[in-house]
Amino acid sequence: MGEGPGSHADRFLKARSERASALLEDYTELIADLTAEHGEARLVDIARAMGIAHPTAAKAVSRLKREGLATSRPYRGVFLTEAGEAMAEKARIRHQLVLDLLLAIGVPAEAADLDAEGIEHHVSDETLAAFEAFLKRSGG
Amino acid sequence: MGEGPGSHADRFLKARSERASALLEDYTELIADLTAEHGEARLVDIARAMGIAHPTAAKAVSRLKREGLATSRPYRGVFLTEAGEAMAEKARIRHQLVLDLLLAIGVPAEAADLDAEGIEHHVSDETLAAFEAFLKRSGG
DNA sequence: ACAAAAATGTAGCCTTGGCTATATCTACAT
DNA sequence: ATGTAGATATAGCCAAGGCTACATTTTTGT
Ligand SMILES: [Mn+2]
Ligand SMILES: [Mn+2]
Ligand SMILES: [Mn+2]
Ligand SMILES: [Mn+2]
Repeated sequence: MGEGPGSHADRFLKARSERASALLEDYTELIADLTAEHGEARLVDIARAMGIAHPTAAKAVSRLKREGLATSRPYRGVFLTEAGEAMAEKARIRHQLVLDLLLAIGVPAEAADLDAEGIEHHVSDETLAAFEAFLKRSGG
Repeated sequence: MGEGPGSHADRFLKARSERASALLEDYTELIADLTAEHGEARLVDIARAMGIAHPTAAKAVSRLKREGLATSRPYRGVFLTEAGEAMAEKARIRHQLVLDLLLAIGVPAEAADLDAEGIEHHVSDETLAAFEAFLKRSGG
C-alpha cells in the first residue's frame, strides 16, 4: 500500500502543527491590539481578554519571550519584538480576511465573529489567496 | 467597562473548547472510515492514518472509551458506540460540506483537502447552514 | 507446530496549557 | 506618607497529547 502524499496523515500533521501555533498567534494579535489601544499590554488585560486566569497568561508570556516574540521586565507590561509584530500583523490580516469571507458567503455576523477566531489558524496562504480573489470578484 | 457578550473572551473560549474536541471528532470519523473499509479499526491503522506513534493512539482510544464513544477488548480492534457513530456521522457531513465550500469558493483541491481537516472543527451549525445555502444557490 | 513478524499493551518521560493559593510588589487615595 | 487595592510573580497541581523503550500476545509463513 502506502497512501502517498495527500493522505490522512499529512492532513492531520498539518492540523496539529497549526493547533500548536494558534495560541501564539492569538496572543501576539491581542498584545498588538492592547498596545495600540492603551499604549501597553498588561498581564491582567491579556488574561481578561483571553478568558483565562492570570498565571496562565504569565506562562504564555514566558513562552512568547522564550520564542523571541515578546519582551517584558518584572512588574511591567508586555511588548512585542519585531518578530512578534510581524506575526501579529499576519494574524490580523488573515483574521479580517476570513471574517470578510464568511460575511460575504452569508454567515450571520455573530456566528462569523465567533467562528473566525478558530478558523483563521487553519487557512493556508493558498486558501487565503483564493478568499481574496473571491472577495474581489464578488464584491464588485 | 465590561465588554459584554461578543467580546474577545467569548470567541477565545469557544475556540479553545473546539480545539479540545477536535481530536475526538477526528478519531471517531477515522474509526468509522476504517471500519467501513476493513470491517474493523486496528490500532496500528489508526496510528498510521493519524501520523502518530501507536501508544499515542492507544491513549486516545482509552479516552474514547472513557467518554463512551468507543469500545474495545484487549488485542482486538476498536469499535464505535452509538454515541461514537453519531459523532462520526456529524463530523463526516461537516467535513464534506466544508471541503465543498472551499472548492466552490475556488480554493485549489490540494489546499482545500489539507485546510478542511482543521477548519471543520470551528464551523458552527449556523455557519454550516450558511455554507449549505451558499452551495445550493451557487451550484444550482 | 513453531519461529519470526506484527500488533498491542504498559511504563515512564516530556511539553503545553489550564487551574488555585499565596507572596510580593506597585499604584492610588486619603 | 502610608495603607489598601490592584497587579504581578511563583509554586504546585492536573489532564491531554506527544514520544521511546520494552513486554506481551497474536498472526503469519514455512
Ligand atoms: Mn484565533
Ligand atoms: Mn484572531
Ligand atoms: Mn479534522
Ligand atoms: Mn475530518
